[in-house]
Order: sequence, then C-alpha cells, then structure tokens
Amino acid sequence: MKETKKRTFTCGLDAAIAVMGGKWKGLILFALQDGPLRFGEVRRAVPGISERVLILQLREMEATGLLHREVYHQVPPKVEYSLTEFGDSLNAAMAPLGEWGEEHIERIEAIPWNEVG
Amino acid sequence: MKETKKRTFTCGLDAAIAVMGGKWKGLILFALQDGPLRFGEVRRAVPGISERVLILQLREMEATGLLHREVYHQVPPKVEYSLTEFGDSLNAAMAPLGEWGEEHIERIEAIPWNEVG
DNA sequence: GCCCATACTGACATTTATGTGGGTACCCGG
DNA sequence: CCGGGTACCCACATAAATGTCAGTATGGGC
Repeated sequence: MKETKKRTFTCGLDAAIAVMGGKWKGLILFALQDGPLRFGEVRRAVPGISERVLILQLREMEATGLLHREVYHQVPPKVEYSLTEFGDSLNAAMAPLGEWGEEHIERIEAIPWNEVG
Repeated sequence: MKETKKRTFTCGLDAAIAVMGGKWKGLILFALQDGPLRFGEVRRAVPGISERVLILQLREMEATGLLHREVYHQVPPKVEYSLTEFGDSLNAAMAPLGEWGEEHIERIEAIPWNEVG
C-alpha cells in the first residue's frame, strides 16, 4: 500500500534544491551534458563517488525524469545514460552556479570546513 | 589540535554545492536578499525549519562568509543577519535555479518522492 | 517577585545520505 | 571449466543532517 505522497514546496528554489538531492546529482547532470555516457564512464566522470551511491543516484534521477536509461542487451552489458529535456533544462539552470563556484573556488577551498559543521 | 583541513573540489559546481550545504542554506540566502532580518524573521521566512537547525545553518553560513551577524545589546535580545557580498553573489547565481523551479514546479510536485529514495 | 519576549544552548532521537565489501549474471574466448 | 568485463544487487556499517524538547539569560513592566 504505497501512497504516492506529493510534496509541496515553499518556492521554486525549494523545489529545485529537492530535485538536486545530495551532493552528487548536480555533478552527474554536469557530466552528462555533452552526451550519453555508459555507467562506467559516468563513474569515472564523477570522481569520489562509490558505485553503489552512483547507482542509487542514477535511479532516483531516472525516477524524477532527469535522465534516460538505455539498456543494450549485450554481453558484457552496456547501459547508457543521457539527459532528458527536463534534465538538460536543470543543467542549464545550474550553469551560473558552476561559474560562481569557479570564480570563488580559492575562497571556498580556503574555508576551514571541519570547523564549520 | 584542530587542523584546518582544506577540501579540494573537482569543479566549480562541486564547490558551489558544498557551500549550499543541505536543503536550507539556499532558502535562507533567498530570504535575506531584500535586506537584513532578525532571527525570528528569518525563521518565519523559512517555513518548516526548526529553531535549532536554523541556528546551526546561520552559524555555518557566517563561518563560510556568506552572511554577517550583527548583535544589538538589548533586552530582549536583537540579532540581525544580512548577506555579505559573497552571499549576495551566490544568491545571484542561484536565481536561475529558482526560476527553473518555478517553471517546473507542477512537474516537480507530481513526482512520487516517497518512491524515489 | 514574576512574567514577558528573544535568541539562543544542550542532550538526545531519528532520518537521510553515504560508504564498504562482498556476490550475481551474462557470453565469449582460451 | 575458467577468467574477463560490465553493470549491477545485497547486507551491513557509518556519517551527516535534521528534528524534538527542555532549559538559560536578560532587564523592563506589572
């Protein structure tokens, strides 16, 4: 008896943040901006992510309609992930954020992160 | 013996996401965009956040240099939070994300979030 | 003396996110 | 029959984020 409970959001930014989820989805989206990638390619494109977490993220992003999963019935298996239009539009909306990060990266890296939290 | 360990980031987006932290900092930034707010005002401007979490977020954002904390020595106490230039620039970079969320809010709310995770 | 309002602090519980190490399935070539 | 290569799945462990609830300090007004 799973209910498909709908969330409500206080504003657009709230909704966008919910879609981005944790710290990985944005990077995965970013990695896929230049075209489809196989599972292993995505993993290499997102340094530091564990296999299991990547799978979870990809599944969630597929469920939210951000990306498309194409399975090729081959051996060894081949699965390609690509952005949907929805995912592409989110990617575009995140671009300024990426630029902001680039511009301020030195300052951000200089933050004593262990003392912050 | 706290070490001020610096993180490194794979790209600007990675860094920006780290600064935004969880699901609240973006909304707090957004709430402060029109000028300083007192603690209680921020809380009312960010529906759903608990007092404790708000305090933690504000402290972290102060530590990362996103906002400024001004204490007025009065009784009852008065503390005003305002964006720094740094915070303001991040806010500007998040604007497109907010707009994206607005545009797609119906679709986002229709996502069966309980089945996603 | 007591209560008010405000901005906290602290102990604790829970939920969510992330990570680790293993195993599975497939077909092929050796 | 065995190992290679790929994309997974599973049980489990930990870390990080968030939430609940009670309590504190202050000085003015009653």
